[in-house]
Amino acid sequence: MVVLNRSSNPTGLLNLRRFLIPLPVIVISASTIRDIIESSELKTHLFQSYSGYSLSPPSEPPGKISSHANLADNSRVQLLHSQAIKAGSLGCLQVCNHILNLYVKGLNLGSARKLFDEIPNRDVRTWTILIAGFARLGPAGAGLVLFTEMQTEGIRPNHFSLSSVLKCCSSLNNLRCGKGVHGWILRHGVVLDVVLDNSMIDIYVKCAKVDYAGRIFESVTTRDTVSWNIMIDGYLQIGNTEKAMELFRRLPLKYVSSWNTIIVGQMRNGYGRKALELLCQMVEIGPDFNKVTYSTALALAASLAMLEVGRQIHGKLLRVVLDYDEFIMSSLIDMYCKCGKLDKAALVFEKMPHDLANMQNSKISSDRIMANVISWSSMISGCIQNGSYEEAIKLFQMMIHEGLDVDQFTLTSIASACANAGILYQGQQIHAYIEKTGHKLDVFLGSAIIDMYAKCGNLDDAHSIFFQTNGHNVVLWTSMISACSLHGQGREAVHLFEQMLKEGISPNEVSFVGVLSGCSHAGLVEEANAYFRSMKEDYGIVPRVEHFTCMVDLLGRAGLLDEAMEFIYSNNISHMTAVWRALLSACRIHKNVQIGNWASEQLSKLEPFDAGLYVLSSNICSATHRWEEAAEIRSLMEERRVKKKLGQSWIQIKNQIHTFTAGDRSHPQAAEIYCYLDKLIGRLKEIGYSTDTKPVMHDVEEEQKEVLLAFHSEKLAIAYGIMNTSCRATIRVMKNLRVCTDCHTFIKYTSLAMDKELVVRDAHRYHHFKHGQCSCGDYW
DNA sequence: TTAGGGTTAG
Repeated sequence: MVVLNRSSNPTGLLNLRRFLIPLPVIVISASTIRDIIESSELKTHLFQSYSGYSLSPPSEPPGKISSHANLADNSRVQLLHSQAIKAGSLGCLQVCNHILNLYVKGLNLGSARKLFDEIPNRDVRTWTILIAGFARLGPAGAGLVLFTEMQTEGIRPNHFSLSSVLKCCSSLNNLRCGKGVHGWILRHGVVLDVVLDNSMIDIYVKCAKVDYAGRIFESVTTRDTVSWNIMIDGYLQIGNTEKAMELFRRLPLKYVSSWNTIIVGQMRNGYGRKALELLCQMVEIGPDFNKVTYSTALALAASLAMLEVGRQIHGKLLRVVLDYDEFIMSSLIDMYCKCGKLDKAALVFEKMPHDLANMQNSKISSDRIMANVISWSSMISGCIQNGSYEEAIKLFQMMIHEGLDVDQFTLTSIASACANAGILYQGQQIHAYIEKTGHKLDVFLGSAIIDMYAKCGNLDDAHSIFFQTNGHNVVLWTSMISACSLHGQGREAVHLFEQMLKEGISPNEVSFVGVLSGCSHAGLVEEANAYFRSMKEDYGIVPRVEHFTCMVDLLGRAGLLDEAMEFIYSNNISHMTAVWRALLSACRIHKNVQIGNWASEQLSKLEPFDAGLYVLSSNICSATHRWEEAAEIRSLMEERRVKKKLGQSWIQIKNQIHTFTAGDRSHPQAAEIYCYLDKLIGRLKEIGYSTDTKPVMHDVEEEQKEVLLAFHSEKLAIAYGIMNTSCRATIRVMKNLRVCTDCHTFIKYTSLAMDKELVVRDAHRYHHFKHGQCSCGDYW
């Protein structure tokens, strides 16, 4: 028999493990196992779970106690379990309950359930431990089933099982079951305590019966800060700020959690300024900040993009030595990312421990590991917000390499990165990962994947995700509507918009951008006018520059250039550069020099250093052979040091991205590409293709212009694509600028000559080339 | 009881 000396076990679990491993053959009795539990840190976890009942609750809890045990405990618990089996100690219900509780605390509900089923003489504690586990970790429905089974077995629930089952009802928003439990409590004359009262208030708040919850709240004899906070938050959730503030003011100013509740609630409801005012009041008259306050304050600074406030909070954290805390660090990272300071965020991120194996070995709690995951997620979305898509994808790959769990949040961000970078292969990998790991397609993830497929050129896949996603909200519908518009499927976009209205979902401002741009692509002028009116009159949405630009684009595309001018002036939007740019673009296509000049004049007043303006204007000059004017524009550009954005195209072949710029010879296969392109152009000329020299800004010899045009980046990418894929494969090319008219014609002829489908995403939209035609109808 | 990461346009 081995007796553990408490004084020789200062490090608890470590000694326990050392103690247990070398002694597999020694028979340990149930009382020894109890000793082990009593003398180890495991007892602390056990004690914490019942602290609500074994101790009277303090009026203000000292702070959040980690709700989960160490992940590293799981192996120890399993070891303890197998030792208990060998020792024949599982006949002792107390031992079984202890081990069961440890499994639940270690988040191992599978093993807990298995052990539970093997316990023959379960008492109320056995049932309660598992119900509480399901209440906290889910699935909450299983907690409800267990509660019913417990009663069928004739076991009377105690306070803990009642509050746990109420928590299950609350997380399921199941008012009917909640009322049932409430009724049972009343019928059986259970003497209520503050925890049970709070559980009942909570279920009614969660099920939107806030006034009824308020009546219970006012009638109970004892309230703690939890009771007040549940009610304050309840009123905030239904938008009753006055009532929430009234309750808050009835409280003494010393309760930090109540300050946190009211500040968080105001922020969540979009009252950032009020939240900031309260935070300032808290500094002056309230209690000291706790971790939640700091975290909230950072989130507030982030949402208001107040970098200076964020910096000051960071300074304060350094002084109170809280800057090392993972929760706080993840908030700091997010604040810096949202304020556009990716480098500062990266500095904080690098200070965090990121090695999962080390984290587990050093007994970091699962909450802290979660904080670590959040910081990765923040860093990834920060990269995306700042346009560093490839960096975001690299971080994601590192995250998987580190063995960290990737959740819905991170997947959503990374899908968005793939969408914006146009990396179909990586996006498909994400989709496969979601299917493999069984993640649900919620509206966030669904919308991001729809957008990814749409922006990577696969409209059909976007459609199928739309149908697979659970729950259709306005963003999901809008993603699909915008996807159709992006691909020139205007009528389908309008159809979806109408379907959304029939489903009773109100469009938002983005939905209108989607449907208006769809109308533009399909030439639906009347419909667009009606939607534009409806947006203002029926939905009270004030049109923004995006909506105005869609309308000018629509009128311009339809050739109604005078009407477009009239629209700009009658809506008082002549100060918006985007609308003039849309009009200028229309003038180029319809070769209207007069209005084009007017538009470029207005645009140059507003944005004298915009390269796009000079390019568009000079293209109009080139189109009408006014070379001198084109030259003037060129010298003006040089004089004003306006730089044209470098055109870049890229194509993915066998998981590799190949990027090309105009006239680029840096690719290892450059010689073959140019040779192939020469031959291809020769072949296209045989079937009627002639180089369109208008888009070139320079007044040079025709032959030389041809050479310049031949080497545009999209042509190089397409030639490379055809050379390196099978004859049936669709070629997908991305470009950072709009496709020029010559390249557009070139691709149309290529699709005809090669009998190939080519999909090109330019800065504005998608072009699907097939049988010599383009889905944009030659307007882009 | 309160915190912290996510989607659609431009």
